This record gives sequence, C-alpha cells and structure tokens, in this order.
Amino acid sequence: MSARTRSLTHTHPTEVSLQDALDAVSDPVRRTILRELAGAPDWTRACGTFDLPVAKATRSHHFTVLRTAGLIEQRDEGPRRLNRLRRPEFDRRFPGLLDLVLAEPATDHGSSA
Amino acid sequence: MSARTRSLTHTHPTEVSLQDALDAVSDPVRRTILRELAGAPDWTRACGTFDLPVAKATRSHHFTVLRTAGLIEQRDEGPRRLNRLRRPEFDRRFPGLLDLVLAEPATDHGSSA
DNA sequence: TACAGTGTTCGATCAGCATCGACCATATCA
DNA sequence: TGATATGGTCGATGCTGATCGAACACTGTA
Repeated sequence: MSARTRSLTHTHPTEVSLQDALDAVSDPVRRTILRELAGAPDWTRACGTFDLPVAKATRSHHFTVLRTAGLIEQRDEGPRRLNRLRRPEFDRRFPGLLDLVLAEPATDHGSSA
Repeated sequence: MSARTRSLTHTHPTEVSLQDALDAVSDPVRRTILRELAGAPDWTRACGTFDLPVAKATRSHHFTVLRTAGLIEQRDEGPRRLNRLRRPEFDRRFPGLLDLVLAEPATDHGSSA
C-alpha cells in the first residue's frame, strides 16, 4: 500500500445515513460516475478515465463524496487511483436505490456540435 | 372543487425525473411529512397538522415541492388542505425509493428540554 | 359584516455546495 | 535528476434552495 492509499478514508455502507446516501446520489455528475463504474469490471477504471463535464478539482471532490458515502472503494495503482462500485454492500444497506441510479438513462455531455 | 383547489398543479409520478424525485426526498423535513402521511389514512391529514420544526411559509413550500415531484396529492376541504401519499403510483415509477424513506427512523423534534 | 382559522405569496436573508484555477504531492520513466 | 502524468488540496466564487416575517386570500361561522 502506497503512502497515498494509506490516507484514504473509506466508509462502509452500514455506517452511512439515508441523508448522506441521498445527498451523494442527488448529484448528476456523481450518478454518471456510478453508471460508468457499473459498466466496467472492478478496479479497471481510474478517476481520470471518466467522461465528466467538470474540472479536475471538482472531479476529485465527487470521488471523495462517493467514497465517504460508502458507494465506491478506491485503491492506488501507481500514479492512478482505481475504483470499484460497492454494489452488494450498498444494496444490502439501501435496497433499490443504486438500481434506480443505474437504470437512469445516461446524460449526454455532447461532443457533437 | 374550490377556487383554491382549481389552481393546484399536480404532477403524476410517471412525468417526474429521477433528479426531481431525489431532490424532493433529500430534504429531512419533507421525509418527515412523507412518513407521517404514510401512517394515516388518505385524506385525513391537513398541512397544518404535521409536527415540523419550520415556519408556516416554509411548510407550505415543502408541500408544493412534494406535490410537484408526484409524491403527494392535495385537495381542499373547507379552509383546510388535505393530503394523500401517492404510494402505488410513485412505487411503480421509482421502486424502493419511498420504502427507504418510510423505513427511516423518525427524527425527534424534541419537546422535552 | 366581522372574525378566526388555514394556507399561500412575496421579498429578503443565509448557508451549503458545486465549481474553478493555481499550486502541491506522488509515481513512473528516460 | 528531470520530465511527464495522475490526482489531491487550497482558497475563492457563484448559485441554488431552505428559511423566515409580513402581508394577502379563501373558508366557515357568528
């Protein structure tokens, strides 16, 4: 474990309040992250590989929120930070919530015109 | 139907976006309204009968948000505005979401010093 | 008509959060 | 060591939404 990974503070879904879960999931950018993450195998997506309409600092902020809300797990692999969706744990804590998010049609951050 | 009821703009859950649903449900005061409403028969609770830690104007605002988000239905009965939780319709549109809200332990607006 | 009860509307305030640029830290490689 | 890439941290900003008091509107009743 690297020095950076060591400082990562994770929260298990069982310790997350409904308020925090809803707050985390209420942001459209964060829902986009969750959907992209659900479409790839665990530990295959680094933070920078997501198609998001926000700056780097904002992106970093959103990942912190998701991690604190028990929605994702993060691990450092070299200079990159890999992610994993905590699907089963979160589903046990808040049944149906993640399903609603993942069922939502993806928002288009239009590259055309 | 009274003049006041006539001006009530309702939204059916099928026309509500996930964003609007989550925004509506993210507020603790609104979740308290939903829980109290679930514990009583339809059309038996007027807006003023809810135990909420906010002023009258704020209360009115929250009911409007809930109505617009397809979570409640309202009807005027004399000077009072009665409410009904749109449980089955909303459940069909967002399965599990309302269950999470109603399962949440009630918050205590403490009357005991 | 007058009054009381219920609820809305208006205008203002305040706090929290998303957002950003700039800078810093770490890891990898030449 | 230097260069590059990834990502976090800091401080500031702007916007949205919750909140409130005051005034207004409607209903029912005396």
